[in-house]
Amino acid sequence: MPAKRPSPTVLREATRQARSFERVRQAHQREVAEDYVELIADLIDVTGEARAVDLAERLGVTNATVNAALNRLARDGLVTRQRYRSIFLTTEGRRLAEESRARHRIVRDALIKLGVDSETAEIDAEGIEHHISARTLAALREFLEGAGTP
Amino acid sequence: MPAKRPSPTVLREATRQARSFERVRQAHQREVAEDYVELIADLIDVTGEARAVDLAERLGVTNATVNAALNRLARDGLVTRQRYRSIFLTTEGRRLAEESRARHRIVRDALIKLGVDSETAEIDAEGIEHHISARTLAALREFLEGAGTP
DNA sequence: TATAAATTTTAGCTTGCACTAAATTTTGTC
DNA sequence: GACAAAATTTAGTGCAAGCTAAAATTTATA
Ligand SMILES: [Mn+2]
Ligand SMILES: [Mn+2]
Ligand SMILES: [Mn+2]
Ligand SMILES: [Mn+2]
Repeated sequence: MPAKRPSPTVLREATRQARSFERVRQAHQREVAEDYVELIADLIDVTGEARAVDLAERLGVTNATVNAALNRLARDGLVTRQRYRSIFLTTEGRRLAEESRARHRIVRDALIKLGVDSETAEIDAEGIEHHISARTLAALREFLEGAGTP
Repeated sequence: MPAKRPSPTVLREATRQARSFERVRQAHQREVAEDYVELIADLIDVTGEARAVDLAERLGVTNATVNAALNRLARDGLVTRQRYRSIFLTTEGRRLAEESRARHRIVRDALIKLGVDSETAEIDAEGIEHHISARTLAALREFLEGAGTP
């Protein structure tokens, strides 16, 4: 097969594409942290405390998996823990939780406004939310501010 | 702290939420495969063949990473390979590539129609595309069919 | 207050996906 | 055709995130 030398245009397109994939990989690195702190904040608001067993149930994973994840979150300064006690968010953790929660709602509501049933919107939003840039978030906000469905 | 017994309503909400997270984890398992077959199909269309070195450049990872990923894709029946030769898609791989490509375009175009600049739309679509259910895809399609921006 | 149940933690295992460095093979050029 | 360059593959490493099974600790109950 002929190994044609790529034109400058194709080269630039390749690095542009590479940047997109790098962004996606970075989003994946933040993803677990965002879901955990959002869940922890919700549990604290609703039940008064966040226990590992409740996180495990809502995430659909085992206690051991949650424990390991919480160790990483503590290492990264998002939660504080005392052995055998429930979990607390640091200031930075609470900040990330608020931000994630707001974005989650906007994505879900935008999907609903686009005609997706709320059950499906909730499911899809759980994955989509981590890949929404500031610009896209702003666009969704504006879309939601526009006239509702008649 | 009081360990209040959760009400049935909270219990059902917990399993509903767990299902969302399970869906996201499943999407992540398909994600690499979808990106690779889509890229391979594009390279075959544009340059006539798909070489590992081109995949690596466009993905922003090393040759070794691409090689390992291709081994998994071959194991899963999405590509065929001969040692030191370029990569081919199986029928199933081509099917997945077409599907991924179509979904990618719809997500990107929907973002653009929502007012996102095309550069940002392309970046965000690369992550969002893997978390779009059939129902949401249908909603985006309808949204795109509606009247364009005046 | 003993004992049982629930919860948290630890230990050990697996897979995916990223890396570097080096070996192997193919491709291009003189 | 020899040699250099490019591409592919292998080997070895590390971390994230899932699992099961068992140990440690706390909480609830008889
Ligand atoms: Mn999420
Ligand atoms: Mn969320
Ligand atoms: Mn993608
Ligand atoms: Mn894509």
